[in-house]
Amino acid sequence: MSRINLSERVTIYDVAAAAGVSTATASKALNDTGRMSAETRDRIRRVARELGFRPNALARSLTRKRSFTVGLLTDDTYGRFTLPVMAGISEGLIDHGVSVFLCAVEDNPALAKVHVDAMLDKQVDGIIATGKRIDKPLPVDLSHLSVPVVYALTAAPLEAVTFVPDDRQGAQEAVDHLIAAGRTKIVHITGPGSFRVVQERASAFAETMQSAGLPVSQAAILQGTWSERWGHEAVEALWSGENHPDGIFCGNDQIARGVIDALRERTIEVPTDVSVVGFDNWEIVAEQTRPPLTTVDMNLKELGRQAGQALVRLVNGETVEQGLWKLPCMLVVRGS
Amino acid sequence: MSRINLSERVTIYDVAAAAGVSTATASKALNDTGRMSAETRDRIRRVARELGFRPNALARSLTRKRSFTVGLLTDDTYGRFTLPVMAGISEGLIDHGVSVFLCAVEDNPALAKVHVDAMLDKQVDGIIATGKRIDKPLPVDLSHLSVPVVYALTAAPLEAVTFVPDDRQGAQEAVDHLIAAGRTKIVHITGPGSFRVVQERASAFAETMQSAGLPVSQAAILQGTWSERWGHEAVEALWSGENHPDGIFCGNDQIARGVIDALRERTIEVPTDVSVVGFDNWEIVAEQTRPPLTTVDMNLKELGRQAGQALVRLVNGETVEQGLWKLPCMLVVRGS
DNA sequence: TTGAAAGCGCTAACAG
DNA sequence: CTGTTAGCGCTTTCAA
Repeated sequence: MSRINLSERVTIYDVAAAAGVSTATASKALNDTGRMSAETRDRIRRVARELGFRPNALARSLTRKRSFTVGLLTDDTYGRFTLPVMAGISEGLIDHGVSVFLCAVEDNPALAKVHVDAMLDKQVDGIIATGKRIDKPLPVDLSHLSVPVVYALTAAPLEAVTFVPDDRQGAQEAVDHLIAAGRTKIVHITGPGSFRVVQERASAFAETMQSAGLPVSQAAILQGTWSERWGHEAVEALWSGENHPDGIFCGNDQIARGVIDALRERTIEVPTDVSVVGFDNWEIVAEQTRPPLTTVDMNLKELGRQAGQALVRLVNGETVEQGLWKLPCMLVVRGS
Repeated sequence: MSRINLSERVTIYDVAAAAGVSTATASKALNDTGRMSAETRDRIRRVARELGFRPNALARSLTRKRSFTVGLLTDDTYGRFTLPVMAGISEGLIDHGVSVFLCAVEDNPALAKVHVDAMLDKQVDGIIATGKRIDKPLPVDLSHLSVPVVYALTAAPLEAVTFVPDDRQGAQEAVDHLIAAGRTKIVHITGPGSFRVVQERASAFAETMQSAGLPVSQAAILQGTWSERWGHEAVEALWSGENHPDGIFCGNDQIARGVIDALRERTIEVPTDVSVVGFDNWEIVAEQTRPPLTTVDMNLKELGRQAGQALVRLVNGETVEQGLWKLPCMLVVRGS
């Protein structure tokens, strides 16, 4: 059967006709399925290449019932955490030929629902939920969808597959670094206690100190806000008393920035008198402190990549162990 | 004709059968096309709703030759500019029912090509290119594609449709603000001259000064790097000579941060002795300076939204005026 | 006002 | 080894 193709786009019919075979054969040749003589296969492929044939993914998805497309939901439009995660997801998935629908939902449940419905209508093979806090869920329930869901850097149901940075391990590396530098009077200046990461990092701090046989007094953990200002205030408080610390582990880089500035204002030398370690490796902050900040990197891009790959496995029907996957952080040593 | 649907998904056949009409009628009823009795239309719609019918967008796209999907290409995986632009695009397009494919391409031409091909295979209706610098193109040529392309915050061919912030206007607002505050000895501390935004902001600075009848000496424009350090250095240089400025317009917020810190270290009061204005409204910087920074916001989200809407218009066959669309910036007045 | 039928471009049984 | 055929789920003439 012949059929006339008026559109500029070359279809598998064109290839089949030009190669003198049926579309079925052409399809098999191009997908490396079925069996046929190597000669035929090669010829069809050559013809396809010459014609510049590109299969219409829509048509293919329709029959295969697989769109090679996933949805990415995020509630974070300004934060610095999401972009690396998204980039990692995108990078990790393109290798599998899967594309990513980006959906920014803010904290708007209605908008989130619209996006999820749109994704489902477009037959995404799965969904990745990502956000800015590991203890706050997205404003939409994804737990009873017809497609698999993977969570990254956002709160998730217990039985879900979730990827987060290993805050404990990161904090431990930071403290170990301080200890290895000969520091013994170490304090932890961190953010609001309502954040789970604050609790995790703080308890890892305490445990690491204890297992190194170092004292950790009640006053060694100072909770405040995620701000430079709080770094300043904390230093002021610490140095207004006796017994100044010689090592400070900060809950994030902004606090560390405030701490370092405050120390300099007091002409306390970093790292000679006091060593400082941050958390996040937010380069814009960490590289601008004087001296540059030693800090913990959460490997967010890698986290995104793994989330993407886990989703692909789920979509392929492979099993992925449920629960919280804690991915290792990495200490980045600079001058502080 | 009847047909059995074993999949969980309800199709238009199910709706048609349940409503006792043909699929053609069902389709028309649901898409508000064709003519039929209001009663029939309502009944079909009600049945569809009861059954939870959601049309398969893939199948629809195949016949309509329109996927309601666009590709978003970016070379910026860490910067702060891209995320708001992307969020704006996503937000502006979901209203039209169009979804966005996110593609992070770094500076990798091969990767970029892979992504563009994948998007085309998936029959995107159009492509938006975005990046971190208005004077650097993405590592892939998009000028001869079969679908329309819109550029936002990245370098583009002359005849393209491109959206960028109006740097001149933004700079002018900043300088006008300084002048309105009674400042007369104003300098501009900015980034590397190789950036087009540096040139634009600098020339707008000079022009605004001149039209206000204020002197702008050769030494009034100081180019350096986009860093706090440079802000410090510039202040040092300025205050090592005579004739200190009473107003400083900085090329970005980081420089402004350095400037403000340096001024405080010299016990020069901001804004009493010197007013400072930044550029970018990067909240994490602008809200942390002491006092908080008055700065120029580029309205990036709105820029993204407009880019998305322009693309939709192009896809719909409407015309969009070619060339550079400069979108207004907005001065955010804080304490500096 | 409604429906039958022909596709959109591709894949996958099943025959030959 | 290759081709015929029947869909995937939806839209859209065209005829009734």
